[in-house]
Amino acid sequence: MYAAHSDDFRRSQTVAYKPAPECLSRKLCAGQHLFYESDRALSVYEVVSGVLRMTRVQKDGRRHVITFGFPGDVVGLPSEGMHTTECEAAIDTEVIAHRIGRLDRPDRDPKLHAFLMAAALDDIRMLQDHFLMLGRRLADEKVAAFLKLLLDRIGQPHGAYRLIRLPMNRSDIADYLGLTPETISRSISRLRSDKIIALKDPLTIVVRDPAGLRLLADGE
Amino acid sequence: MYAAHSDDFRRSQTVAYKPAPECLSRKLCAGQHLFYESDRALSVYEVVSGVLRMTRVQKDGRRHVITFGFPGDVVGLPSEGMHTTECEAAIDTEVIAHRIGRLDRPDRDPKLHAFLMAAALDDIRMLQDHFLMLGRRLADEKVAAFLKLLLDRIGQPHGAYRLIRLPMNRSDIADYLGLTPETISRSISRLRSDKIIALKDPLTIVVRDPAGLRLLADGE
DNA sequence: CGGAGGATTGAAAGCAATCAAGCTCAGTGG
DNA sequence: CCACTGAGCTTGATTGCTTTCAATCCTCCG
Repeated sequence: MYAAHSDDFRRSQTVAYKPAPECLSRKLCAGQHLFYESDRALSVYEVVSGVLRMTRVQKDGRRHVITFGFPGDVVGLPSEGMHTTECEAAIDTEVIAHRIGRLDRPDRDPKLHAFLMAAALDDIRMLQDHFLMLGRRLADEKVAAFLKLLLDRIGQPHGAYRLIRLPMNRSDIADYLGLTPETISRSISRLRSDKIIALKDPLTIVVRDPAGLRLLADGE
Repeated sequence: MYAAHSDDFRRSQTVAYKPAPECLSRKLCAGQHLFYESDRALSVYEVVSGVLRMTRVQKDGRRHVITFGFPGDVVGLPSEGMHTTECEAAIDTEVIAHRIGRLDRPDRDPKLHAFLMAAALDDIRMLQDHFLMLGRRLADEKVAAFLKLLLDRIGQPHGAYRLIRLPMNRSDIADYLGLTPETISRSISRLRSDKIIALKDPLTIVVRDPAGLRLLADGE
Protein backbone atom coordinates (compact mmCIF):
# COMPACT_ATOMS: atom_id res chain seq x y z
CA MET A 1 0.00 0.00 0.00
CA TYR A 2 2.67 2.39 1.01
CA ALA A 3 4.31 2.15 -2.40
CA ALA A 4 1.34 2.85 -4.56
CA HIS A 5 3.20 5.22 -6.88
CA SER A 6 6.58 3.55 -7.04
CA ASP A 7 8.12 0.18 -6.40
CA ASP A 8 11.78 1.17 -6.55
CA PHE A 9 12.31 0.38 -2.93
CA ARG A 10 9.64 -2.17 -2.23
CA ARG A 11 10.79 -5.51 -0.92
CA SER A 12 10.38 -8.33 -3.35
CA GLN A 13 8.45 -10.51 -0.92
CA THR A 14 9.04 -13.51 -3.12
CA VAL A 15 9.49 -15.77 -0.14
CA ALA A 16 6.87 -16.06 2.54
CA TYR A 17 7.99 -17.43 5.87
CA LYS A 18 5.38 -17.78 8.49
CA PRO A 19 6.52 -17.38 12.08
CA ALA A 20 7.26 -20.67 13.80
CA PRO A 21 7.38 -21.03 17.59
CA GLU A 22 11.02 -19.89 17.65
CA CYS A 23 10.09 -16.62 15.92
CA LEU A 24 9.42 -14.25 18.78
CA SER A 25 7.67 -10.92 18.53
CA ARG A 26 9.35 -8.13 20.40
CA LYS A 27 8.44 -4.52 21.10
CA LEU A 28 11.03 -1.76 21.38
CA CYS A 29 10.63 1.77 22.68
CA ALA A 30 12.16 4.69 20.77
CA GLY A 31 15.88 4.75 21.44
CA GLN A 32 16.08 1.18 22.68
CA HIS A 33 18.84 -0.97 21.23
CA LEU A 34 18.20 -4.24 19.47
CA PHE A 35 21.86 -5.17 19.05
CA TYR A 36 25.33 -3.65 18.88
CA GLU A 37 28.17 -3.98 16.41
CA SER A 38 30.19 -7.18 17.00
CA ASP A 39 27.39 -8.80 18.98
CA ARG A 40 27.08 -12.50 18.29
CA ALA A 41 24.22 -12.73 15.78
CA LEU A 42 21.68 -15.33 16.86
CA SER A 43 18.69 -13.84 15.08
CA VAL A 44 17.64 -11.55 12.29
CA TYR A 45 14.72 -9.19 12.80
CA GLU A 46 11.76 -8.53 10.60
CA VAL A 47 10.24 -5.11 11.12
CA VAL A 48 6.49 -5.28 11.66
CA SER A 49 5.84 -1.65 12.56
CA GLY A 50 7.98 1.37 13.40
CA VAL A 51 11.49 2.13 12.13
CA LEU A 52 14.94 0.85 13.05
CA ARG A 53 18.20 2.76 12.60
CA MET A 54 21.43 0.92 11.74
CA THR A 55 24.60 2.84 12.49
CA ARG A 56 28.35 2.47 12.59
CA VAL A 57 30.68 4.76 14.47
CA GLN A 58 34.23 5.58 13.42
CA LYS A 59 37.26 5.94 15.60
CA ASP A 60 37.09 9.71 15.28
CA GLY A 61 33.56 9.63 16.68
CA ARG A 62 31.79 10.39 13.45
CA ARG A 63 28.60 8.40 13.13
CA HIS A 64 27.16 7.00 9.92
CA VAL A 65 23.60 5.84 9.47
CA ILE A 66 24.02 2.85 7.18
CA THR A 67 20.35 2.20 6.65
CA PHE A 68 16.88 2.43 8.13
CA GLY A 69 14.70 -0.61 8.65
CA PHE A 70 11.11 0.01 7.59
CA PRO A 71 8.13 -2.33 7.94
CA GLY A 72 8.77 -5.40 5.80
CA ASP A 73 12.54 -5.08 6.00
CA VAL A 74 14.73 -7.73 7.55
CA VAL A 75 17.74 -6.42 9.44
CA GLY A 76 20.66 -7.86 11.37
CA LEU A 77 22.12 -10.17 8.75
CA PRO A 78 25.50 -11.17 10.16
CA SER A 79 29.01 -11.38 8.76
CA GLU A 80 31.12 -14.12 10.22
CA GLY A 81 28.54 -14.71 12.91
CA MET A 82 28.48 -11.13 14.15
CA HIS A 83 26.29 -8.12 13.66
CA THR A 84 28.07 -5.51 11.56
CA THR A 85 26.19 -2.46 12.80
CA GLU A 86 24.52 -1.07 15.86
CA CYS A 87 20.73 -1.15 15.73
CA GLU A 88 18.24 0.91 17.68
CA ALA A 89 14.61 1.87 17.39
CA ALA A 90 14.08 5.30 15.84
CA ILE A 91 10.50 5.28 17.11
CA ASP A 92 8.47 2.65 18.96
CA THR A 93 8.93 -0.47 16.90
CA GLU A 94 7.74 -4.04 16.77
CA VAL A 95 9.89 -6.78 15.28
CA ILE A 96 9.80 -10.52 14.82
CA ALA A 97 13.05 -12.25 15.74
CA HIS A 98 13.98 -15.19 13.53
CA ARG A 99 16.65 -17.46 14.97
CA ILE A 100 19.09 -18.19 12.17
CA GLY A 101 20.93 -21.34 13.22
CA ARG A 102 23.76 -22.51 10.98
CA LEU A 103 23.94 -20.56 7.77
CA ASP A 104 26.25 -23.12 6.22
CA ARG A 105 23.59 -25.83 6.47
CA PRO A 106 20.63 -24.72 4.36
CA ASP A 107 19.32 -28.30 4.32
CA ARG A 108 18.47 -28.05 8.03
CA ASP A 109 15.71 -25.52 7.34
CA PRO A 110 15.27 -24.78 3.65
CA LYS A 111 12.38 -22.40 4.14
CA LEU A 112 14.28 -20.31 6.64
CA HIS A 113 17.22 -20.21 4.27
CA ALA A 114 15.14 -19.14 1.33
CA PHE A 115 13.75 -16.37 3.53
CA LEU A 116 17.21 -15.25 4.61
CA MET A 117 18.54 -15.35 1.07
CA ALA A 118 15.71 -13.18 -0.18
CA ALA A 119 16.35 -10.75 2.67
CA ALA A 120 20.07 -10.59 1.90
CA LEU A 121 19.50 -9.97 -1.80
CA ASP A 122 16.96 -7.25 -1.05
CA ASP A 123 19.41 -5.69 1.36
CA ILE A 124 22.14 -5.61 -1.28
CA ARG A 125 19.83 -3.91 -3.71
CA MET A 126 18.79 -1.29 -1.18
CA LEU A 127 22.37 -0.59 -0.19
CA GLN A 128 23.20 -0.09 -3.86
CA ASP A 129 20.32 2.34 -4.19
CA HIS A 130 21.68 4.21 -1.20
CA PHE A 131 24.95 4.79 -3.07
CA LEU A 132 23.14 6.59 -5.83
CA MET A 133 21.64 8.87 -3.22
CA LEU A 134 25.03 9.66 -1.70
CA GLY A 135 26.60 10.23 -5.09
CA ARG A 136 24.08 12.85 -6.14
CA ARG A 137 25.65 16.24 -6.65
CA LEU A 138 23.68 18.70 -4.62
CA ALA A 139 22.33 18.56 -1.09
CA ASP A 140 18.82 19.38 -2.34
CA GLU A 141 18.93 16.37 -4.66
CA LYS A 142 20.07 14.07 -1.90
CA VAL A 143 17.33 15.28 0.41
CA ALA A 144 14.74 14.97 -2.35
CA ALA A 145 15.86 11.42 -3.05
CA PHE A 146 15.62 10.63 0.63
CA LEU A 147 12.12 12.07 0.93
CA LYS A 148 11.06 10.11 -2.11
CA LEU A 149 12.33 6.95 -0.43
CA LEU A 150 10.39 7.77 2.72
CA LEU A 151 7.30 8.58 0.70
CA ASP A 152 7.47 5.20 -1.00
CA ARG A 153 8.08 3.30 2.21
CA ILE A 154 6.07 5.08 4.90
CA GLY A 155 4.01 7.71 3.09
CA GLN A 156 0.40 8.12 4.30
CA PRO A 157 -2.64 9.50 2.51
CA HIS A 158 -3.46 13.09 3.45
CA GLY A 159 -6.36 14.54 1.54
CA ALA A 160 -5.31 15.10 -2.06
CA TYR A 161 -1.66 14.81 -1.08
CA ARG A 162 0.51 12.39 0.83
CA LEU A 163 2.24 12.92 4.09
CA ILE A 164 5.49 11.75 5.66
CA ARG A 165 5.90 11.45 9.42
CA LEU A 166 9.66 11.59 9.83
CA PRO A 167 10.77 8.94 12.30
CA MET A 168 14.19 10.58 12.65
CA ASN A 169 15.62 14.03 13.34
CA ARG A 170 17.79 16.23 11.13
CA SER A 171 21.01 14.77 12.50
CA ASP A 172 19.97 11.25 11.57
CA ILE A 173 19.15 12.36 8.05
CA ALA A 174 22.48 14.18 7.88
CA ASP A 175 24.42 11.09 8.96
CA TYR A 176 22.50 9.03 6.41
CA LEU A 177 23.21 11.41 3.52
CA GLY A 178 26.73 12.48 4.44
CA LEU A 179 25.73 16.09 5.17
CA THR A 180 25.30 18.30 8.24
CA PRO A 181 22.03 18.96 10.12
CA GLU A 182 22.14 22.61 9.08
CA THR A 183 22.37 21.65 5.42
CA ILE A 184 19.39 19.29 5.78
CA SER A 185 17.44 22.11 7.33
CA ARG A 186 18.36 24.50 4.55
CA SER A 187 17.46 21.99 1.84
CA ILE A 188 14.10 21.33 3.42
CA SER A 189 13.51 25.07 3.60
CA ARG A 190 14.31 25.42 -0.09
CA LEU A 191 12.00 22.52 -1.02
CA ARG A 192 9.36 24.28 1.00
CA SER A 193 9.81 27.66 -0.65
CA ASP A 194 9.73 25.86 -4.03
CA LYS A 195 6.33 24.52 -2.96
CA ILE A 196 7.40 20.92 -3.44
CA ILE A 197 6.69 20.16 0.19
CA ALA A 198 5.04 21.84 3.16
CA LEU A 199 5.74 21.33 6.87
CA LYS A 200 2.97 20.84 9.41
CA ASP A 201 5.71 20.65 12.01
CA PRO A 202 9.43 19.82 11.71
CA LEU A 203 8.70 16.07 11.63
CA THR A 204 5.59 16.11 9.48
CA ILE A 205 5.97 16.76 5.77
CA VAL A 206 3.20 17.12 3.20
CA VAL A 207 4.33 16.33 -0.33
CA ARG A 208 2.62 18.92 -2.46
CA ASP A 209 4.38 18.16 -5.72
CA PRO A 210 5.39 14.49 -6.01
CA ALA A 211 6.42 14.94 -9.65
CA GLY A 212 8.71 17.82 -8.76
CA LEU A 213 10.17 15.76 -5.95
CA ARG A 214 10.85 12.87 -8.28
CA LEU A 215 12.39 15.18 -10.86
CA LEU A 216 14.88 16.45 -8.33
CA ALA A 217 15.48 13.01 -6.82
CA ASP A 218 16.16 11.20 -10.07
CA GLY A 219 18.41 13.87 -11.53
CA GLU A 220 16.26 15.32 -14.33
CA MET B 1 48.33 -13.64 1.12
CA TYR B 2 47.27 -10.30 -0.24
CA ALA B 3 45.92 -9.20 3.13
CA ALA B 4 48.87 -10.06 5.30
CA HIS B 5 48.70 -6.82 7.27
CA SER B 6 44.95 -6.40 7.57
CA ASP B 7 41.83 -8.44 7.32
CA ASP B 8 39.25 -5.69 7.26
CA PHE B 9 38.21 -6.51 3.76
CA ARG B 10 39.20 -10.14 3.45
CA ARG B 11 36.46 -12.49 2.46
CA SER B 12 35.40 -14.87 5.19
CA GLN B 13 35.80 -17.96 3.02
CA THR B 14 33.83 -19.93 5.54
CA VAL B 15 32.23 -21.94 2.82
CA ALA B 16 34.26 -23.83 0.28
CA TYR B 17 32.50 -24.72 -2.92
CA LYS B 18 34.46 -26.64 -5.44
CA PRO B 19 33.59 -26.09 -9.06
CA ALA B 20 31.22 -28.69 -10.44
CA PRO B 21 30.83 -29.33 -14.17
CA GLU B 22 28.32 -26.49 -14.46
CA CYS B 23 30.88 -24.03 -13.07
CA LEU B 24 32.59 -22.65 -16.12
CA SER B 25 35.82 -20.70 -16.18
CA ARG B 26 35.75 -17.66 -18.39
CA LYS B 27 38.36 -15.12 -19.42
CA LEU B 28 37.56 -11.48 -20.07
CA CYS B 29 39.68 -8.83 -21.73
CA ALA B 30 39.91 -5.36 -20.20
CA GLY B 31 36.71 -3.47 -20.99
CA GLN B 32 34.71 -6.55 -21.85
CA HIS B 33 31.26 -6.79 -20.28
CA LEU B 34 30.19 -9.74 -18.15
CA PHE B 35 26.57 -8.57 -17.75
CA TYR B 36 24.37 -5.50 -17.90
CA GLU B 37 21.82 -4.07 -15.50
CA SER B 38 18.45 -5.81 -15.79
CA ASP B 39 19.98 -8.83 -17.50
CA ARG B 40 18.35 -12.06 -16.40
CA ALA B 41 20.76 -13.46 -13.80
CA LEU B 42 21.56 -17.10 -14.49
CA SER B 43 24.96 -17.18 -12.79
CA VAL B 44 27.10 -15.47 -10.23
CA TYR B 45 30.79 -14.99 -10.89
CA GLU B 46 33.75 -15.73 -8.67
CA VAL B 47 36.79 -13.63 -9.52
CA VAL B 48 39.90 -15.76 -9.91
CA SER B 49 42.30 -13.09 -11.15
CA GLY B 50 41.99 -9.52 -12.39
CA VAL B 51 39.39 -6.94 -11.33
CA LEU B 52 35.74 -6.36 -12.23
CA ARG B 53 33.94 -3.02 -12.10
CA MET B 54 30.24 -2.85 -11.15
CA THR B 55 28.48 0.35 -12.22
CA ARG B 56 25.07 1.94 -12.38
CA VAL B 57 24.16 4.88 -14.56
CA GLN B 58 21.54 7.48 -13.70
CA LYS B 59 19.07 9.12 -15.99
CA ASP B 60 21.16 12.29 -16.07
CA GLY B 61 24.11 10.28 -17.36
CA ARG B 62 26.11 10.36 -14.15
CA ARG B 63 27.88 7.05 -13.55
CA HIS B 64 28.47 5.47 -10.16
CA VAL B 65 30.95 2.72 -9.50
CA ILE B 66 29.11 0.62 -6.91
CA THR B 67 31.97 -1.74 -6.18
CA PHE B 68 35.03 -3.49 -7.57
CA GLY B 69 35.33 -7.25 -7.69
CA PHE B 70 38.76 -8.45 -6.57
CA PRO B 71 40.11 -12.01 -6.56
CA GLY B 72 38.03 -14.07 -4.13
CA ASP B 73 34.95 -11.88 -4.50
CA VAL B 74 31.68 -13.19 -5.84
CA VAL B 75 29.73 -10.73 -7.95
CA GLY B 76 26.43 -10.66 -9.81
CA LEU B 77 24.05 -11.61 -7.01
CA PRO B 78 20.60 -10.87 -8.40
CA SER B 79 17.53 -9.12 -7.09
CA GLU B 80 14.26 -10.53 -8.33
CA GLY B 81 16.12 -12.62 -10.86
CA MET B 82 17.96 -9.74 -12.49
CA HIS B 83 21.42 -8.23 -12.24
CA THR B 84 21.26 -4.89 -10.48
CA THR B 85 24.40 -3.38 -12.00
CA GLU B 86 26.45 -3.37 -15.13
CA CYS B 87 29.69 -5.39 -14.86
CA GLU B 88 32.82 -5.12 -16.93
CA ALA B 89 36.44 -6.14 -16.63
CA ALA B 90 38.70 -3.30 -15.45
CA ILE B 91 41.73 -5.32 -16.56
CA ASP B 92 42.09 -8.77 -18.05
CA THR B 93 40.13 -10.98 -15.69
CA GLU B 94 39.33 -14.64 -15.15
CA VAL B 95 36.12 -15.68 -13.47
CA ILE B 96 34.29 -18.88 -12.59
CA ALA B 97 30.60 -18.79 -13.43
CA HIS B 98 28.34 -20.57 -10.96
CA ARG B 99 24.83 -21.29 -12.22
CA ILE B 100 22.44 -20.36 -9.46
CA GLY B 101 19.21 -22.19 -10.21
CA ARG B 102 16.24 -21.47 -7.99
CA LEU B 103 17.17 -19.41 -4.98
CA ASP B 104 13.90 -20.24 -3.25
CA ARG B 105 14.79 -23.94 -3.13
CA PRO B 106 17.96 -24.31 -1.07
CA ASP B 107 17.26 -28.01 -0.61
CA ARG B 108 17.99 -28.60 -4.30
CA ASP B 109 21.67 -27.82 -3.81
CA PRO B 110 22.54 -27.03 -0.18
CA LYS B 111 26.25 -26.53 -0.83
CA LEU B 112 25.62 -24.03 -3.60
CA HIS B 113 23.21 -22.19 -1.33
CA ALA B 114 25.63 -22.03 1.54
CA PHE B 115 28.17 -20.62 -0.90
CA LEU B 116 25.76 -18.00 -2.21
CA MET B 117 24.66 -17.03 1.29
CA ALA B 118 28.24 -16.50 2.39
CA ALA B 119 28.85 -14.42 -0.74
CA ALA B 120 25.78 -12.28 -0.09
CA LEU B 121 26.67 -11.64 3.54
CA ASP B 122 30.23 -10.72 2.59
CA ASP B 123 28.87 -8.39 -0.06
CA ILE B 124 26.63 -6.64 2.47
CA ARG B 125 29.55 -6.12 4.78
CA MET B 126 31.73 -4.69 2.01
CA LEU B 127 28.98 -2.35 0.83
CA GLN B 128 28.63 -1.10 4.41
CA ASP B 129 32.36 -0.48 4.56
CA HIS B 130 32.05 1.50 1.34
CA PHE B 131 29.59 3.86 3.05
CA LEU B 132 32.15 4.75 5.66
CA MET B 133 34.51 5.66 2.84
CA LEU B 134 31.96 7.91 1.14
CA GLY B 135 30.99 9.57 4.40
CA ARG B 136 34.52 10.63 5.27
CA ARG B 137 34.91 14.36 5.38
CA LEU B 138 37.83 15.25 3.15
CA ALA B 139 38.79 14.07 -0.30
CA ASP B 140 42.26 13.10 0.98
CA GLU B 141 40.69 10.84 3.60
CA LYS B 142 38.46 9.15 1.04
CA VAL B 143 41.38 8.53 -1.27
CA ALA B 144 43.53 7.26 1.61
CA ALA B 145 40.75 4.85 2.63
CA PHE B 146 40.49 3.65 -0.94
CA LEU B 147 44.22 3.08 -1.26
CA LYS B 148 44.20 1.18 2.03
CA LEU B 149 41.46 -1.06 0.63
CA LEU B 150 43.47 -1.68 -2.52
CA LEU B 151 46.59 -2.35 -0.48
CA ASP B 152 44.75 -4.97 1.56
CA ARG B 153 43.16 -6.62 -1.44
CA ILE B 154 45.74 -6.42 -4.22
CA GLY B 155 48.91 -5.04 -2.63
CA GLN B 156 52.18 -6.66 -3.74
CA PRO B 157 55.55 -6.85 -1.97
CA HIS B 158 58.06 -4.30 -3.24
CA GLY B 159 61.34 -4.34 -1.36
CA ALA B 160 60.79 -2.96 2.12
CA TYR B 161 57.49 -1.44 0.98
CA ARG B 162 54.36 -2.63 -0.72
CA LEU B 163 53.07 -1.63 -4.08
CA ILE B 164 49.64 -1.12 -5.66
CA ARG B 165 49.05 -1.57 -9.36
CA LEU B 166 45.88 0.43 -9.94
CA PRO B 167 43.50 -1.54 -12.15
CA MET B 168 41.43 1.58 -12.82
CA ASN B 169 41.93 5.15 -13.94
CA ARG B 170 41.26 8.39 -12.06
CA SER B 171 37.71 8.66 -13.39
CA ASP B 172 36.82 5.22 -12.03
CA ILE B 173 38.15 6.14 -8.62
CA ALA B 174 36.24 9.40 -8.77
CA ASP B 175 32.97 7.64 -9.61
CA TYR B 176 33.61 5.18 -6.76
CA LEU B 177 34.27 7.89 -4.17
CA GLY B 178 31.81 10.50 -5.36
CA LEU B 179 34.49 12.99 -6.45
CA THR B 180 35.92 14.32 -9.71
CA PRO B 181 39.02 13.03 -11.51
CA GLU B 182 40.79 16.34 -10.84
CA THR B 183 40.20 16.00 -7.12
CA ILE B 184 41.54 12.44 -7.13
CA SER B 185 44.63 13.68 -8.89
CA ARG B 186 45.13 16.49 -6.38
CA SER B 187 44.66 14.17 -3.41
CA ILE B 188 47.18 11.72 -4.78
CA SER B 189 49.60 14.59 -5.32
CA ARG B 190 49.18 15.68 -1.70
CA LEU B 191 49.69 12.14 -0.39
CA ARG B 192 52.83 12.06 -2.48
CA SER B 193 54.19 15.36 -1.21
CA ASP B 194 53.42 14.15 2.34
CA LYS B 195 55.62 11.15 1.54
CA ILE B 196 52.87 8.68 2.35
CA ILE B 197 53.01 7.27 -1.14
CA ALA B 198 55.24 7.53 -4.22
CA LEU B 199 54.31 7.07 -7.86
CA LYS B 200 56.37 4.96 -10.21
CA ASP B 201 53.89 5.91 -12.90
CA PRO B 202 50.28 7.13 -12.66
CA LEU B 203 48.99 3.58 -12.17
CA THR B 204 51.74 2.25 -9.92
CA ILE B 205 51.80 3.41 -6.31
CA VAL B 206 54.42 2.57 -3.69
CA VAL B 207 53.11 2.85 -0.14
CA ARG B 208 55.97 4.40 1.79
CA ASP B 209 54.12 5.02 5.05
CA PRO B 210 51.37 2.45 5.67
CA ALA B 211 50.79 3.75 9.20
CA GLY B 212 50.28 7.28 7.91
CA LEU B 213 47.92 5.97 5.26
CA ARG B 214 45.91 4.09 7.86
CA LEU B 215 45.80 7.13 10.12
CA LEU B 216 44.28 9.22 7.36
CA ALA B 217 41.98 6.43 6.21
CA ASP B 218 40.55 5.59 9.61
CA GLY B 219 40.03 9.20 10.66
CA GLU B 220 42.72 9.78 13.29
C1' DC C 1 7.53 31.16 33.68
C1' DG C 2 11.83 29.30 32.63
C1' DG C 3 14.83 25.96 30.63
C1' DA C 4 16.39 22.62 27.22
C1' DG C 5 16.74 20.42 22.82
C1' DG C 6 15.96 20.59 18.23
C1' DA C 7 15.23 23.41 14.17
C1' DT C 8 16.05 27.43 11.54
C1' DT C 9 18.59 31.23 9.79
C1' DG C 10 22.73 34.25 9.11
C1' DA C 11 27.65 35.27 8.05
C1' DA C 12 32.09 33.74 7.11
C1' DA C 13 35.43 30.32 5.89
C1' DG C 14 36.89 26.17 3.63
C1' DC C 15 36.94 22.81 0.27
C1' DA C 16 35.65 20.55 -4.06
C1' DA C 17 33.78 21.48 -8.76
C1' DT C 18 34.49 23.64 -12.83
C1' DC C 19 36.93 25.50 -16.63
C1' DA C 20 41.15 25.71 -18.81
C1' DA C 21 45.92 25.06 -19.81
C1' DG C 22 50.13 22.10 -19.91
C1' DC C 23 52.28 17.68 -19.33
C1' DT C 24 53.59 12.70 -20.17
C1' DC C 25 53.70 8.84 -22.67
C1' DA C 26 52.40 5.37 -25.99
C1' DG C 27 51.19 4.65 -30.54
C1' DT C 28 51.50 6.17 -35.49
C1' DG C 29 53.23 7.52 -39.61
C1' DG C 30 56.17 10.43 -42.46
C1' DC D 1 64.47 8.66 -36.24
C1' DC D 2 61.49 12.01 -35.05
C1' DA D 3 57.31 14.84 -35.35
C1' DC D 4 52.45 14.22 -34.67
C1' DT D 5 48.51 12.81 -32.11
C1' DG D 6 45.38 11.62 -28.53
C1' DA D 7 44.17 10.02 -24.02
C1' DG D 8 44.86 10.40 -19.44
C1' DC D 9 47.09 12.89 -15.74
C1' DT D 10 48.49 17.07 -13.43
C1' DT D 11 48.19 21.75 -12.11
C1' DG D 12 46.24 26.57 -11.91
C1' DA D 13 42.46 30.04 -11.23
C1' DT D 14 37.94 30.85 -10.24
C1' DT D 15 33.37 29.79 -8.80
C1' DG D 16 29.96 27.84 -6.01
C1' DC D 17 28.24 25.00 -2.48
C1' DT D 18 28.69 23.05 2.04
C1' DT D 19 30.58 23.51 6.47
C1' DT D 20 31.37 25.89 10.44
C1' DC D 21 30.31 28.95 14.05
C1' DA D 22 26.86 31.61 16.09
C1' DA D 23 22.45 33.59 17.15
C1' DT D 24 17.54 33.12 17.32
C1' DC D 25 13.23 30.75 17.27
C1' DC D 26 10.02 27.27 18.60
C1' DT D 27 7.88 23.83 21.24
C1' DC D 28 7.53 20.78 24.78
C1' DC D 29 7.66 20.17 29.63
C1' DG D 30 9.00 20.64 34.32
